[in-house]
Amino acid sequence: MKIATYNVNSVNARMENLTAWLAEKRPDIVLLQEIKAEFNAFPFWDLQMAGYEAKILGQKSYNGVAVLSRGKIKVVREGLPGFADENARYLEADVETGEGTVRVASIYLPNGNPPYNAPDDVSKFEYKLRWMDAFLQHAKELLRCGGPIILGGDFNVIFTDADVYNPELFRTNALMRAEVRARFRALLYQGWFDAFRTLHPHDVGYTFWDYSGNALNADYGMRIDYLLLSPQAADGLVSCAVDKTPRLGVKPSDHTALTAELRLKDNGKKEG
DNA sequence: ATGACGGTAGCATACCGA
Repeated sequence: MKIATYNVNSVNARMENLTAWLAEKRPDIVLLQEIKAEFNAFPFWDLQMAGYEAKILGQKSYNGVAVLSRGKIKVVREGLPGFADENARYLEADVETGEGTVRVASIYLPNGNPPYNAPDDVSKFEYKLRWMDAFLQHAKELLRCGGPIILGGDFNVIFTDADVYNPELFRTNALMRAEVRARFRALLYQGWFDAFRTLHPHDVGYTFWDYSGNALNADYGMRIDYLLLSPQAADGLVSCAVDKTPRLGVKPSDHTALTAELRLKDNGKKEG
């Protein structure tokens, strides 16, 4: 089965881009971020016509996450447990695939940088760290359940200097700060596998290029979108690649899709 | 890259993003 994560930067502004990509690549499961739409404004019908059921945690103007699937979706959790969040950033669900049920979460982690007009305001950075702490706590609980789990989304983390075109420009940026990297590292130490990095230790793997200037042409990008796999999901990992076609397509998002292919083993059945 | 660029709300311009 094929799963992808894609920060669409407004689902309604991206429908032509998104449906063209879905028709071409036909992923089984898609995790969307920054849908920027509440329930009544979400294009459920058009996605149904494209072959996908959708469950969303919507929000007007900002944030908002969704799970799309060709099979049935059962929402497990809206928002992180024990964390009062005014923003729609976390949606967890069980999804039926031809290879059994898989637990997924669509994640839009806070950016954490101060607003341009208040460069000394640390409240957004503190919110990011608190969000990550709550996420780490929940991720640990998820691993205790066992089974194939995929945490995917826009993590707003540049984990290593190799994950950005010029690390010196972002040394103090909230995407790269030591506190953020330490928390992401702690997540991996829990036992999650960074699908792209596991299979491609030395490849670039950017998933975001700024809209402005020649960022895309010059390949001034960053790797901030991830698919994290539980051990049982990682056991079935076949491939993982950045799919640049949405970023090169009509009216693109500033992010592109990250796709992984997994062969999930159904524990109840014999292999063969 | 103390910019430019796109999206949303809502109708001019402010806020947000990475």
